Amino acid sequence: MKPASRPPVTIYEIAHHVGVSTAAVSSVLANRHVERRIAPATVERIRQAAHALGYVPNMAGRRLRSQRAATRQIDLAILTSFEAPLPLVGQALHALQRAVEVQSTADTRYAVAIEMFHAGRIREKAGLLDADRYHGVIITNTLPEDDRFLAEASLPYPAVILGRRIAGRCCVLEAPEFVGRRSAEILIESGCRAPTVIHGRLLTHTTADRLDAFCRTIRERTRREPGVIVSDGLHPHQAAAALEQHCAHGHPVDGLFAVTDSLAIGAYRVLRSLGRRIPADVAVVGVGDHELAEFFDPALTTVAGANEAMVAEAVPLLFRLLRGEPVPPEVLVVPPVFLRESTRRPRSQPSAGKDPAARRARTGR
Amino acid sequence: MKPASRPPVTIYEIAHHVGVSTAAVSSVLANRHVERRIAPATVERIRQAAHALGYVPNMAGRRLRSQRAATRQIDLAILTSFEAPLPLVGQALHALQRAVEVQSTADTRYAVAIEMFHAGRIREKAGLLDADRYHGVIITNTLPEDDRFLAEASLPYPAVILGRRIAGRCCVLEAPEFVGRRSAEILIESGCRAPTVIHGRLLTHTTADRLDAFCRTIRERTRREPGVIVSDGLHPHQAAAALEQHCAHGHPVDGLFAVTDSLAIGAYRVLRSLGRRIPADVAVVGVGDHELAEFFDPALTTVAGANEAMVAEAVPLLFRLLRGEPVPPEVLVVPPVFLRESTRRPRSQPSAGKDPAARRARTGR
DNA sequence: AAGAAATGCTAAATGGATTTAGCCTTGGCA
DNA sequence: TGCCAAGGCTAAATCCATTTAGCATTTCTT
Repeated sequence: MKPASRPPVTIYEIAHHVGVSTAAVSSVLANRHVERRIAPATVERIRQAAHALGYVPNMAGRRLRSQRAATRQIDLAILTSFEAPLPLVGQALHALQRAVEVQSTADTRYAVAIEMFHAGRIREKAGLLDADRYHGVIITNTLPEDDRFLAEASLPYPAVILGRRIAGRCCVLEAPEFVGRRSAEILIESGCRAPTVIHGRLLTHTTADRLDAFCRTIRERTRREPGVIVSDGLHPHQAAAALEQHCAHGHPVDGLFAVTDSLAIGAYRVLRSLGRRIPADVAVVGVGDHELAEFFDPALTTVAGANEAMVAEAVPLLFRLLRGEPVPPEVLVVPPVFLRESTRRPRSQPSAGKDPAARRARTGR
Repeated sequence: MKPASRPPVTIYEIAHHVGVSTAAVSSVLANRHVERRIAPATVERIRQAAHALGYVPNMAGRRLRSQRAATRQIDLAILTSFEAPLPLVGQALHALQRAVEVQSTADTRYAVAIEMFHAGRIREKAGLLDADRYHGVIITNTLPEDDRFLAEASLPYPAVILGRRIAGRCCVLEAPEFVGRRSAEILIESGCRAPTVIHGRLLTHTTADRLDAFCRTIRERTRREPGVIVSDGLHPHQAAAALEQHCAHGHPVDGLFAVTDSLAIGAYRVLRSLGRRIPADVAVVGVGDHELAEFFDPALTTVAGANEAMVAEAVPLLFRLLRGEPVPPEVLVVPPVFLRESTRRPRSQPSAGKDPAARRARTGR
């Protein structure tokens, strides 16, 4: 952030500079000079002064005065991290926009903003505690540090928290343990003997829960330790690099649970290049936060897709908060499970990863 | 839109209702009642009145008064259509957020909003011509109807138009004809004899240009008419349905240009299920507006990926407009071309689409 | 030449909320 | 009893821009 500069330029300054009244300045800046009968020469002088002084209109002032919907603008925001997968943000945005469209009236308009913070550093986000910014927000993709801050801070506006339980706030989250447990079960049922999980270095509450539940379930059911791959980030490239290294170290993998779909995508690529077939050699389970999951080759089995369901819950909750209606402190979403090809391991057809013909055909080379 | 209702509730009404001054009400609503020594009983009465009357704070009023960055908030927006692919919006959002983060100072804060209109009906978007909304906007994903409206309308704020040339406005667009021509050339060079294009029913200026240039190039170079597939929408499902029908009608396809990546994804699925190999049987070219293009199987050759480059141009232009600096009326972006596996047709290996073994292995069944 | 009309501008009210200075009680203490 | 301090609140200024009513001039009309 740059340092503060001198106070803002107002129409009073322009008026003083040119030697006219603020009324004249306002008329010109609003392009009303014709109907208000301002002399062309004056118009020009005002315009030049505005430009020379670096005038920036104050929207708060304008809105306050302009007797219309503007005065009743409801400002909403989605607060998310730079590091979060964009599809997640996109889903939330779309859902909120659609709701806002319905809620709008002739004298109430809505504005939906997106605020982004750096994962884990939401406390450094300027203006977060200002009461003059938003009527309500949806907060998502927070890391534990962020959650801690939110638990202490008293936000001066209603908020719906996505993916995390925070005392005293309205929260929408995945049914705990569900995703991790079901993913583990699916891999076990597919006959995997070396189930592995891949996750990003940064864990949100939700992804941490998925990871924990997965590992616990694997341990309980198989009496073995699950493999764990940590990727630097959520980008497919990073996932690919992490998985490649894991395999290069000789760790066995015949079932993979990706806590985020983008990780699964990266994994697909590596598995393909290693000549390992999905699901014959490696079964893969993703989490369905990506709308294209079913279009992967083979179609990705997903447990979750909870983001869309969570957003669908969160948006009405936000409007209820805005109206001052009571809301439940917590809404649990049980994500749908889509069994697709990436885990449909045919029992009749044993693993054949070493078949060179099949490999060639598959990799398209 | 619902009809207008009664005038908004202000703190004056609350004050009158409770029988105190607005100062007291303001103090309570801002949670300053302790330091301002308001009696607990009064606090409670004010709170109840605010709730009972359905008070909604007026952010314009708050911002105007609160002597800080709030007064110097710069409101920016990305104006896009509901129907546009979300990744495109996401890229623009990210780029703008990053720029805003740098531009922010201690006494100037930015708010980035997203406004969505229905494709082709931007003129129905309420509040678009209000001067009290935004300091500047980026407009993208417009259809020709929208462009016509924008050409006539005089927007009361600076705007950068993406993907369309509109007189008198600052525009960033793909170098005309480039994408369509290069895509055609790539398919021709891959040896395609029945090159086909697939596009959505709704055509933006950009997608229409791609379509036209592709068809023209095919005609000029091959003396044949290109195949044209019209999909109802941009979703992979819709693309898949359209392509399936096209093939079912017996139209030959051995090269496909998708004017949008999501269309290519849908095509991949159909081709796979038809047992047609990429690129051996069908070469596919997409346009790289999807960050996952290179992770498709096989990796998708893309001409363009121009959105990211366009956004990278547009954001600085917007800030220059805000500062009142001169800007070029038009910036042309020549998109990068990524030749990947989906068009690397091996010359030595002829088409083998009828080979049942290859088909089985490929579809994973 | 006198009134009408057009021209070019200003003064002042207004929108909603915040905040500072300060007023009036009441209670405590010497 | 008299004075001070604390408690509880209000009046009024202020943030910036818009807009209405209206005041001087000047220019036409007839």
